[in-house]
Amino acid sequence: MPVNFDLNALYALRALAEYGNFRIAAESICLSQSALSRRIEKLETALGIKLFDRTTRRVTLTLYGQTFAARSEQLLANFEEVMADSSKVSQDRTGLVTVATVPSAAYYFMPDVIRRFQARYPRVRVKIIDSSAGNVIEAVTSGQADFGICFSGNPPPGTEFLPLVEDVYVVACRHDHPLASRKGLTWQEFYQQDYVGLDKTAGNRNLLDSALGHVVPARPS
DNA sequence: ACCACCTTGATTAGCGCTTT
DNA sequence: AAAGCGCTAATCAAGGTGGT
Repeated sequence: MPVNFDLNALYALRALAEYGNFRIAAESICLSQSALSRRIEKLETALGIKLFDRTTRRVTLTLYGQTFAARSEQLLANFEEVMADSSKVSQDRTGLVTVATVPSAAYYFMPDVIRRFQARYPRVRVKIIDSSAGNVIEAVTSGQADFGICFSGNPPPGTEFLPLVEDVYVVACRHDHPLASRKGLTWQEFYQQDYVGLDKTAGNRNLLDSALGHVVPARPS
């Protein structure tokens, strides 16, 4: 059976029953006296019963009003208990966060990130999936991971890339190598050298091929 | 007569829904 | 997205009633 009143009406009822005076009761729930009068009137109309006997001197609960006030008091108490529990749950977050990440990020960034996260949310567990860039994206799209950390690239449909950090590439060589004394290097110069690359499934390899693709054809695997 | 209190009419503001 | 519309609830101001 639908009822055309809300919790505000019950709070109004509670206040008026407690104070027995429209002006004081209205003040206690931050309403004008006339607004409270209308609110009580609306509640009585919705219920189809008279809750209060009014004179210009006194406001008292009717017999029906006493019964209804007692029941609505139970309802409000239950509601307030539920709200208090909800508030407690929201402050006491628990659960599991799964992060798929490439090995370099897992090694360099994640330990500190996890340490700070655990300090803030001690009841939340963090699961790390340490894998190649391709597998990171696969873990995210399949729902295995909540989010992933990998190299930027062409995001597959249904995923979104947000930049976290910018990193630089460096060339690692022996002291006696001709490039050892150089401060910088172009992709063209780099391509003239023999170098050890990574497997094709590695995200770094894709980035490298993409960069070199702008100056020269990609090397065969 | 005066005061305190509740009710009522007029007006305004906020919100949600529908239409353009 | 913006405009129009209806509903709801608020305030203000005035009126009615009863006690002192």
